[in-house]
Amino acid sequence: MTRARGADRRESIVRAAFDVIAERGYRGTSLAAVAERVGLTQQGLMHYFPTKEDLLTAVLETRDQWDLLHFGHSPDTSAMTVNQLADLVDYNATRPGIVQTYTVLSADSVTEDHPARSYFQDRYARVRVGMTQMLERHRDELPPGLTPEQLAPIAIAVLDGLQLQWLLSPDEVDMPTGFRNFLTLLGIKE
Amino acid sequence: MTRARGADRRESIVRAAFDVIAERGYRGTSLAAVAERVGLTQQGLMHYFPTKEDLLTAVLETRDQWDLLHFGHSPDTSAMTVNQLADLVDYNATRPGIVQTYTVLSADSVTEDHPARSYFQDRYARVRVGMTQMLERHRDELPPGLTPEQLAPIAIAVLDGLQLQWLLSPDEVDMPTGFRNFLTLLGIKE
DNA sequence: ATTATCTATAGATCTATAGATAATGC
DNA sequence: ATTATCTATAGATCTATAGATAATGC
Repeated sequence: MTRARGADRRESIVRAAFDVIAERGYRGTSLAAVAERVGLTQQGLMHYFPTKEDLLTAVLETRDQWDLLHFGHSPDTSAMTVNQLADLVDYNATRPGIVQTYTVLSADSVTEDHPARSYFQDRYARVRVGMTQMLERHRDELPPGLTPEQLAPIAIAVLDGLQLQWLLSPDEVDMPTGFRNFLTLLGIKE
Repeated sequence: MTRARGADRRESIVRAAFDVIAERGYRGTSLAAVAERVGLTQQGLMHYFPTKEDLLTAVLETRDQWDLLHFGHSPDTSAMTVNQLADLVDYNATRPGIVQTYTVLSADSVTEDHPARSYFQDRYARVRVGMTQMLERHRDELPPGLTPEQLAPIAIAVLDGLQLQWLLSPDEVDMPTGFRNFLTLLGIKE
């Protein structure tokens, strides 16, 4: 409310960048394309984000804020249950753009000297910790012989991997059902 | 042996393209960068691959030939066991470049009008069929309540998802062990 | 003849910088 | 004063085409 005028502009630019990255990946995203979506020239955009990398950073920071998951550094992280996570997957299934930006950028980031590399390294490390804690809360239900720590990277892999298959063929792959099936496999019931 | 002289050249170009795509993604790959690796000019390379898309197509075709997995259209597909698949993951863990090209390209492909999109759509459809057949051979061991068909996309997601985490942080994520843990979760023993 | 390469170059982009101009906020 | 935008433009790339030249294979 008491925010500076330019804040709205920044936000709409970040949103547009989000969309363009989903459509063309980070390397395929031009500042001019983003600027055009918000009715600015490329140079006008650079008034807010002096370099392309600054814009990417803002996109990642914004994503973190939106991120209903925020494992590992939110007060309610310890409160989230695996079933709430399944609900989040339901929600994601209604927002292909958000999922696509995430999938494209995360894979992009393994690429040489990618500016988002350490962001994703840190993020996955945090998410593994958060997922471990979450699974710990279901310890009694989990199959014997596998610890929450061993299962955490697998659970995260299932989420990411199903996203990719779903993005490619939404009619063939039911992402939310797939994840719930995985919970069944873990022995976790609603 | 009785192959035309240019075949070697083509092969080395495709190999170089493979590496550059791993490093910079498809959109970040320039023909000049690929040409340089094989000691050609960009225009010299285009004698063999008239467009950038032709080169990508050749990369994907070559990958299919290398592909020890080749679910779904190889005679020995029906013979492969889940444990052999685990061995393949071991092998992949020694070849980060190959894994990286695959991970980067597959995520790239969900991007708008990407030339590899239908390739990956078809591929995943085939792989799901192959994985279903493979799991069917372990039917007796699988946990009750989940069919091979339901488990197939999950198993593939685990493979893809672990690859991403491992590429980002090879010291933190043990991909082969992770996959074997997943097999344990499925109730499949060596 | 055909195949393999090269030089030259067109025509698009792309990011980024410099500097002008208009609008807004004390 | 500061903030928001714009025009102009530099300097790199990028893909692709045209056409020359050399080497190879009948």
